[in-house]
Amino acid sequence: MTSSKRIRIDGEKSRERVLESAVRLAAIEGLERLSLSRLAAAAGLSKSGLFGLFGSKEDLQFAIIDKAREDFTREVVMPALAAPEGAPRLRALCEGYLDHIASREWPSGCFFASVAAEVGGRPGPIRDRVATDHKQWTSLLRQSATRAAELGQLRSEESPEQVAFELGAMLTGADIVYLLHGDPEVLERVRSALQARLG
Amino acid sequence: MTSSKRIRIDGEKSRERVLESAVRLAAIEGLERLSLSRLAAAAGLSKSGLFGLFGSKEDLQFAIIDKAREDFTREVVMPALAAPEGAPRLRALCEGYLDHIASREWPSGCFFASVAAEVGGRPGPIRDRVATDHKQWTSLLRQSATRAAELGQLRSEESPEQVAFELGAMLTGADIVYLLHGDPEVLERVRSALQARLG
DNA sequence: AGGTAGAACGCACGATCGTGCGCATTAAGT
DNA sequence: ACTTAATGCGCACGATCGTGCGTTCTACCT
Repeated sequence: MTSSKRIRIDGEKSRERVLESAVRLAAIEGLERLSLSRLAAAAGLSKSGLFGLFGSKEDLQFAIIDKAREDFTREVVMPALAAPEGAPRLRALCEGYLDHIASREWPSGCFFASVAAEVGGRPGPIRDRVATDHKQWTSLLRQSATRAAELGQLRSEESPEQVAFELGAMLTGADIVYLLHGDPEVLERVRSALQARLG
Repeated sequence: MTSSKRIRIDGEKSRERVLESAVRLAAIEGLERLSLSRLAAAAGLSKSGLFGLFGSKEDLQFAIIDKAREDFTREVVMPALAAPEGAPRLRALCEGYLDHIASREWPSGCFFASVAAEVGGRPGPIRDRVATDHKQWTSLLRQSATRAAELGQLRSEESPEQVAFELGAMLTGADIVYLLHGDPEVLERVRSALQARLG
């Protein structure tokens, strides 16, 4: 029932190549400001070819979000899941996010922070998708914090939910501030906050 | 030397009326996505009339930022400056920001958080202006936290700079999360964070 | 009171936007 | 091998973008 569309490997290759440029471009320009012409030029194919590859701009935007989620999972979440659960994992998640922000491979910060600010005020399917993905990220932080509390690894007197919220909000805020000023002090500030809570 | 342009009060009235719609619209659509036609329609004048009133779109954007700064100063900063310096003022700044976020008058969150995320990745005069305004806000938080520390009002063991950073980043992060999910729990979480630091 | 210039308009321009159509090519299913 | 449909292209469409021009009106200055 999953839409009986025949898929060709060359098309899949092209889609992948487009999405690699698209996630980076969308983090800078925004999901809606990103135009098919510019993206097509960046990916090295024609505008109509790109359009036909995704069907509509909204479908392209969904694909971009999915790809960004893949990247984020690979670069931040998966490495952290290799760490022991509890405090080490929570720390690894935050450190991974900070590295992700500061990485020269991603010169425009966290895709989801940018896009969340962009579409947060405009209800619709795109915002819902972004909200769902963001919820899973905060849920991951909360689970790790809760486990850390169970293991007695939380230095803070606050509840694990509170710790998870503070760290998550701080990471998002730090991403935007770092994007705006490029001051690496904000990364160190978040690390200090981590240290104070996890030792 | 301040550009000897004769100013007429009816024009000033119109500019004010335009900017009132513009700040709200720009917080939703973004500074660049906001189009002259839509803004003109919202403010009740013609597109060319609006254009001539500001000279160019970039000048309009600067005017919007200035107006947003005025609003923020009036609604958040000024009331907090009425509070005694130190911890009460720092608390008032944060509470004022939270009220500002949740206010139904501003259904799309903090203007500067949205715009910072929008233009943070794109160097230029607009980003510089936003960065300058944001620096003053964080500076205000830091000064209040430092004064609170001098008065022995800081419950936290962290440095006042660290407290100011954490609160500022948390406020920005909370704005985006609240915008994305509309969950008032995030406001309470920030208030808990405040309580833990200021008692 | 008269002259100057800003305010506000309608209109039109070039550019760019997302989208649709038709056609050639070619990878994949029978 | 033959058929089918996805790929990828060029082109053109209607819409919308920011901007400029010309004009009328009127608030302001001397």
